Amino acid sequence: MSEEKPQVLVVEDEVNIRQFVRLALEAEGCAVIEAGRLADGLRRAGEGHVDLVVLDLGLPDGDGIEFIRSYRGWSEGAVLILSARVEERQKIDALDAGADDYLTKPFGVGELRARVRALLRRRSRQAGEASPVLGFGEIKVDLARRLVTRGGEEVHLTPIEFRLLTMMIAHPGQVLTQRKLLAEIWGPSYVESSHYLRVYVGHLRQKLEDDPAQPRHFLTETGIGYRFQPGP
Amino acid sequence: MSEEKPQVLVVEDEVNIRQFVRLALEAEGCAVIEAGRLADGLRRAGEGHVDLVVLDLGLPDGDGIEFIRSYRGWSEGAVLILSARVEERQKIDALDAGADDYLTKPFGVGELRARVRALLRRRSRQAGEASPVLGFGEIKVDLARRLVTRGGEEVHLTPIEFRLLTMMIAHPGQVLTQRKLLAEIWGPSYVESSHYLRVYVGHLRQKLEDDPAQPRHFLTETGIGYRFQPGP
DNA sequence: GTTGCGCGTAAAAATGTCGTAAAAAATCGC
DNA sequence: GCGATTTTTTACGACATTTTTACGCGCAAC
Repeated sequence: MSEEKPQVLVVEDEVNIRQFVRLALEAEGCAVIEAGRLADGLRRAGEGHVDLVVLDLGLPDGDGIEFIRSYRGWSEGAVLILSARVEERQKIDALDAGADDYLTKPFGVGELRARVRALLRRRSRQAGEASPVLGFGEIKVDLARRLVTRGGEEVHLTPIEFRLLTMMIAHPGQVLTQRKLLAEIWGPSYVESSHYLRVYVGHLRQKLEDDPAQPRHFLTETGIGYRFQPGP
Repeated sequence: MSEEKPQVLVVEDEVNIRQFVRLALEAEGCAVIEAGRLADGLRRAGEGHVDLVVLDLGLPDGDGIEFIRSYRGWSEGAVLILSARVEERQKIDALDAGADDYLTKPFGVGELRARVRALLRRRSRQAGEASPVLGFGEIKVDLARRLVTRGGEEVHLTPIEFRLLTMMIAHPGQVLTQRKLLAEIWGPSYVESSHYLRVYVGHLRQKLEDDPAQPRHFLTETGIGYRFQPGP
């Protein structure tokens, strides 16, 4: 079973710290992907399989807690928080949102490596767990493997398409407002850009609906948002 | 809170594995029915209500895929596949036939339990309590899902119609003045535009009243406003 | 009776929203 | 840097909703 390098994503704006973390991780035998901003990080995380995310809470372009929540919507991968904030409240919020561990700056390379080892070990032990398969009609979605099939054929989705799909099937039957979808997928500053949704919902219908012009699963609530309908 | 035990049917020929699965399921609080062969399994499934079927694909007396297809012909219950076969093809075929999840042997008790939990949780969510539903007459209003049904049929409401409806059912029996309704829905500068209300209350009556000309729920208080009457 | 007012209904007009295709720009992997 | 993929932007016709307009009814006051 091919002992591949664990994929680790580092989301951190300060180049020095990023470098520091990268070196520590590579010493642990990890493959490292870097991102300087939250939006970047979410995109990178969505592109391929990631075993661990090392996340700085104090990023300039948004709240790290939001990142965790969004990430947890479609991934079970481990999350390790870095932060200068020592307040208990902050720590609790992050862990509640789904973070697995929390490290306060400044920290030593030894501690960082030990915690990363622990998280990866825990992950590999429960590897294979929690690969929930969602389905509707002839469509099957394997969240952890990022795999979507339709009638046996694999359907290729781009990262944004996949995130939109997972958001919608996570709330079956409910109407998701445009603002909510936009905030979750593109970030809080995009809540007005509803044309993105029209384009991407269009893509999903094109790829997943029997008759894209007469959608049965991805329904429009004009003026409000979209609703995902699992069955007929 | 009549929380009955979920009924789970285990179709598996090897006694050891069957025992292993039974223990895991009972630890999850399930009632377990066992079957050693496919024919048996189908019969058992047909005898009573079953929430989840745990099915071994490699049974001696027939193809598990056929079981799924047959089962799907008359039941929406969840299906979790156990199998020694690791091939992607096999997995896709099973999922396409209507299975909900797939677990490859050997597997740990933790993983099995987690997947069972996930499947049962999903079912119960789909079965759909958990969202407050208001009702009057043959009309049901699901605020969370933003869904209105009348005698089982879905009724489509436009955004303004929906807001007006929610405003009124939020204050059952009370008279809501025109100015108040207008201010809440259209904004404070529209408090004089009472003709809007006539139009939209008309729409609601049209869509939700048995006899729109003789309203029993959306009553007019001439000169004052409107009153919502839940019961008769 | 007829006049005026508030109400209900229908339908036309105006406005806003949505869906789609396709071009332009950004990004990634090499 | 180059080609392929993905995201963003743009434009426009189709459609849905909201707003406006018009007209008929009932009722109370005069």
